[in-house]
Order: sequence, then C-alpha cells, then structure tokens
Amino acid sequence: MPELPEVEVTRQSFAHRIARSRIVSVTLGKPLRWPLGCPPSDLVGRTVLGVRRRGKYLLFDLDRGLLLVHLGMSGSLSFANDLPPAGVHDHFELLTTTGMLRLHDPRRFGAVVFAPGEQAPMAKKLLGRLGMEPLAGEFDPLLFARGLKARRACIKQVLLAGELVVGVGNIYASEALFQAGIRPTAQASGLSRARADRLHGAVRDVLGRAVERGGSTLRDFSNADGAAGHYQLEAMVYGRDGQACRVCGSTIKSIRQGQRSSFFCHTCQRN
DNA sequence: AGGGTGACCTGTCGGC
DNA sequence: TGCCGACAGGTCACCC
Repeated sequence: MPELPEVEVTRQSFAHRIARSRIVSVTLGKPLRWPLGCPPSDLVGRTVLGVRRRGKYLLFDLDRGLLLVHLGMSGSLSFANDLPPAGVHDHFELLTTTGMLRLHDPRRFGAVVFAPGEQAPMAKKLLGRLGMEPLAGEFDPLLFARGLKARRACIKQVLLAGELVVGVGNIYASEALFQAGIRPTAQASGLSRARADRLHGAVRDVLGRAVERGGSTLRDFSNADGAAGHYQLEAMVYGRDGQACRVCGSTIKSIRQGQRSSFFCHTCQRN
C-alpha cells in the first residue's frame, strides 16, 4: 500500500502527538516480516522522543534505541485514545501516555523492529543501502543522472529499487515517468542528461503533490487519524489501462515488469 | 557484481 | 453460488 507520500502523511498525522510520550505497554499479534528484536517488555517505560521518516520507514526515536516501522503492502497506523478493540489483522500495539498506536496489516509484509541505534546490524541492514531522499535537498540532479548512467536496467526498475532514490513505489513510478515523458521500459543508462533532469523534477513534483493531497487511497489507506488520501483522483496513468490519456487521448497501456504492472501512454512517453 | 526471480501472506475480484 | 487463478501500494534472499 504505502509509498513515500502515504508514509509521510501518516507520520505527519500523529508524530506531534506521540512525541515525549512514555511507553506503557506493548502488545504483539501475529508475526510480521521480522521479529521485534527485543522482549516487548523491554520497551515499557521508554520515552518516544519523536518520529522521523527514511524512505518508506518510520523511525521512532526512543530515549534508548529506536523502533523501525515499515507498512509493507497493506499496513496502516492508527493513533488515538479511543481505538476499537483490536481485530485479527492488528499485529502491533504501543500504548503510550498520550494515546494508543496500532499497526493494522492484513498481509503482514510490514515490520516493527527495535534497534539499539542506527548503526546496529539490523538497522544498517534495513537502512544502509537506501538512496537519496527525493523531497530533501540532498536529491541532486547530477548525482541522480550519474546513478542512472551506471544502471543497466529499465528505468522503472531502477526507480523501484530505491538504491538511487527512495520512496518511489509502483504508483508514483508510473506517474513520474508519465510526467517526464519517459516509457517505463527505457534503459536507465540510455537517458540523456536532459531527460534525467526532467525525471528528477517529476519524481519531486509527483511525490510532493501526493503528500499535499494526503497520499493515494486505492482500497484502504488512511493516515493515523483515519483520513483517506485523494491523490489517486489525479493519477494520469496508474490503474487507467484501456482509458484515454488525459493529455492526448491515446489509450493507456499496461505491461508487466518484474511481476509488477506498469502503466504508460504510448504517445506521450518515449523510450 | 548486478540484475532477474521467487518468496513471504491475506483479501478481493473477475471469469467460468 | 462456488471455485480458481490473477492480482494488489514492498523488498529481501537467492540464483546465474
């Protein structure tokens, strides 16, 4: 479910409320992608200093150590004082002095992992190879263009891999490539500097606008307050195969790349 | 070494 | 109505 915009929107919806709270109790449901990495009771009494985001991970800074939270494909967080009783797909609950944080994740591709610090082995394994943050100043056009030159793969795959730039998932990869006029099948290394620059701008634009719209709610995403996103309403290509391109009227096509769907306009986008 | 593939898990939807 | 396969917002471990 969640790409960078959904994760960031989630963070913004509760980070200020959980900051400076103290952990009262921890409840685990079914196993997630990785084990927590410490006995749940070890977290009790610790203070949540704040919540940052790195790529699609939320980093909960504690007074000692941090929690890494990933929403996988189907995860969402809720934070409130009056949540309904936990259901079968609620697999992690953090009761704090300012509210209850709950992870709902039917497919359980998500994870909650404790690490003593960002240099701890598990934290390095998960965060160590992540690329540039697309909405931060570090997202440099020249570095981006150089990175593309070095990859022998389709541009769509390079965006999804997250080693060059993080946070671009299956929806926003198709959308950014449309905005840049580049087909998902184009070879990354073959893009001119001008087209690389256009893609750099498109990634920033698309993700930034999606955050402003509250993310995309395709089936069930909502932020920690339960609010849905609206960016899906302005999708130009994602999920629109067979429909008319909003720019030129051509029929939007869908192809499979690496067992994922890609959507593009044959006319507006070129290899 | 980098790039492709399978695996993880549950729910939903379309077709027969 | 029921069954079955395909597919869904991610990404790691493994193979060549």
